[in-house]
Amino acid sequence: MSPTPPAQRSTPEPTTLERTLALVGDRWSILIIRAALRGVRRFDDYQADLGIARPILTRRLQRLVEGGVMAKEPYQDHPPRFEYRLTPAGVALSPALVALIRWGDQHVADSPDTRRAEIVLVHGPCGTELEQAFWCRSCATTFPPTAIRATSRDRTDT
Amino acid sequence: MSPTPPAQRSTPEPTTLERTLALVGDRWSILIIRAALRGVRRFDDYQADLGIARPILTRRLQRLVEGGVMAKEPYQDHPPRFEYRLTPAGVALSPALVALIRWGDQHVADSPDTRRAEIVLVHGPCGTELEQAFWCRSCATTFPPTAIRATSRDRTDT
DNA sequence: CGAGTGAGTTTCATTTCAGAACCCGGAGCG
DNA sequence: CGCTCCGGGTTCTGAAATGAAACTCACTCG
Repeated sequence: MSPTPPAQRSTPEPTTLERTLALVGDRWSILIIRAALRGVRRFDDYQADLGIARPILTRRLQRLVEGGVMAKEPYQDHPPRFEYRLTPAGVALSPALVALIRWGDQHVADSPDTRRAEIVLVHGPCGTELEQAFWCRSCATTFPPTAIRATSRDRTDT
Repeated sequence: MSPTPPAQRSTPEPTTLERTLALVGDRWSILIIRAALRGVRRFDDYQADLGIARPILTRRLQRLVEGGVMAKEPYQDHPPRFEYRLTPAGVALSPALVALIRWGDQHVADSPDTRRAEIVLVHGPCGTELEQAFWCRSCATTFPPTAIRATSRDRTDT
């Protein structure tokens, strides 16, 4: 049915999705970013907040810094101390965070108790829990996932 | 600044995000789902398309099936053969997929060449590349990530 | 009957992960 | 001035996940 085009995958040509996942596609990075969105800044706070092992936290933070998602900035000099904050690119990941959180709320939260201490993201001005929508610029309308169609950008539609 | 509430994390009380990541938060599951959205159905097709090792593909598919993201359905009996398709819950992950793809396009695609064969998701009816927006039901408006505020659902704002 | 195919499973080396313990530069203190 | 504490890591070791390749199995085709 679907032609399943030649698809020269399995070649060492990582798509942006693959690169994105190589950066944040592990079980901790997303949680670190969520913690950062919540206001966590310092190494030990991440460690205590997430329950992550220190060596992994070190590596994850390094990778996120290298990937431009977080920035390591000194907040005092005498004993040199640093804090890890999200860059604008890191903040720009929030749609993905939100999508995952909302999906989880709707599909893996088998008991409402699980959601007890969940952090929710709300529309700042009014405090309403936000929803996410697909927006079509041409049609100036929102639409559900069922109206999505996948296509290849293979420069056939420049 | 932010009070950084007591945050009884590090207790064995996984949030929905953690559970979601335990299900799809590895480097392959998301790619499998993308392939499925593209129309891939069968084991060997996933394997060839993704270049994933077979044992891992087996486990990933099993986990996704257990997690309700995909369904394993026979498509012929005589030699019993199965296909793996997304469930509605799996399709509901597309907002997260889209968010990650779009973030990658904007933040990790250091060369436009990388985006060459990228799959894009478009609005079915008109074919325009979709955008994603946060939607506030109360205000009936879309808004950017900067207008997001994080808050705890800790039943203080029921 | 022998080759081929789809869908795995098994085996084994490599990589990554998690955890505990250790290190280091100041700060507080007696 | 020596001792201990704290934030912020690094170094080790053992457990788990990953990847590649080969093997299995059931069935179909020629």
